[in-house]
Amino acid sequence: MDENHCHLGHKKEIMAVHDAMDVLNGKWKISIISSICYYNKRRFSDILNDVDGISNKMLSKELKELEINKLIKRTVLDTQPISVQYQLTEYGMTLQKIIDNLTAWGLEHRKVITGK
Amino acid sequence: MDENHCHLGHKKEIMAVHDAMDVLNGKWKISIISSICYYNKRRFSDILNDVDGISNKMLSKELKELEINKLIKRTVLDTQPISVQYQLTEYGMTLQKIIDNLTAWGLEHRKVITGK
DNA sequence: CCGGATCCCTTGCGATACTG
DNA sequence: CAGTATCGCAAGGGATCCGG
Repeated sequence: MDENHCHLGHKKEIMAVHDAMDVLNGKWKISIISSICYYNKRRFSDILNDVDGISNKMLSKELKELEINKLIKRTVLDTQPISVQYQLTEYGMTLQKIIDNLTAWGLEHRKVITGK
Repeated sequence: MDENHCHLGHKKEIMAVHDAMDVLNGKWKISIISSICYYNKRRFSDILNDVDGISNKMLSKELKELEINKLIKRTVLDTQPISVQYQLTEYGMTLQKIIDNLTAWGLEHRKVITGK
């Protein structure tokens, strides 16, 4: 793209990044998505275990927000007692590349902050 | 990798994602990085303009945190009056792929929420 | 121009306890 | 098991003013 045509600079891109982060805000949201993403299907208590330090209140709240944003799908299983299964929607799966990159970066970053 | 060897499941990866987000937390941090990233070099007032809605207080605060984490470098220019230039460190540049993915996703997401 | 300091309201979110 | 309800502190963050 020709820079001379860029009247607004990169404002559009910067706003796009902000839009993305709006959906992924909250202390735990990305970790939750990762958990569901890595396991494909995941139950409430499983995620509670996957994500270190999260409380059931926060998990419930952020799951609900993710569902509203159509990133995950909630299914009540007819077991005894009931269990609830979460999985990514097709739309949610478009986040996979971001998750992968964040994982890779996070692994490297841990080396940097501990290894030095 | 063989799943049978995965005693801890994907906990390591999920923690890595969380680590990454720890550095990038805050309402504005990723937008700030994007601004600096897209322009290569960027001054305080420029970023203030790029990132819609941010206050100078928040910008100052989050820039400082990013500098502490070695993601950006601060340079005072000897102009009159002084100006301050920010740029990504080499380490900060390793975030570029993530920024690009977030931008792409955000642009698509905006279509989804407005276009439907 | 680049911030720091102050004031003050709002939100996040942890702890705990309780329900179907 | 999968949540909800309530409390309460701490942090987030906007507005405004000030100083180098």
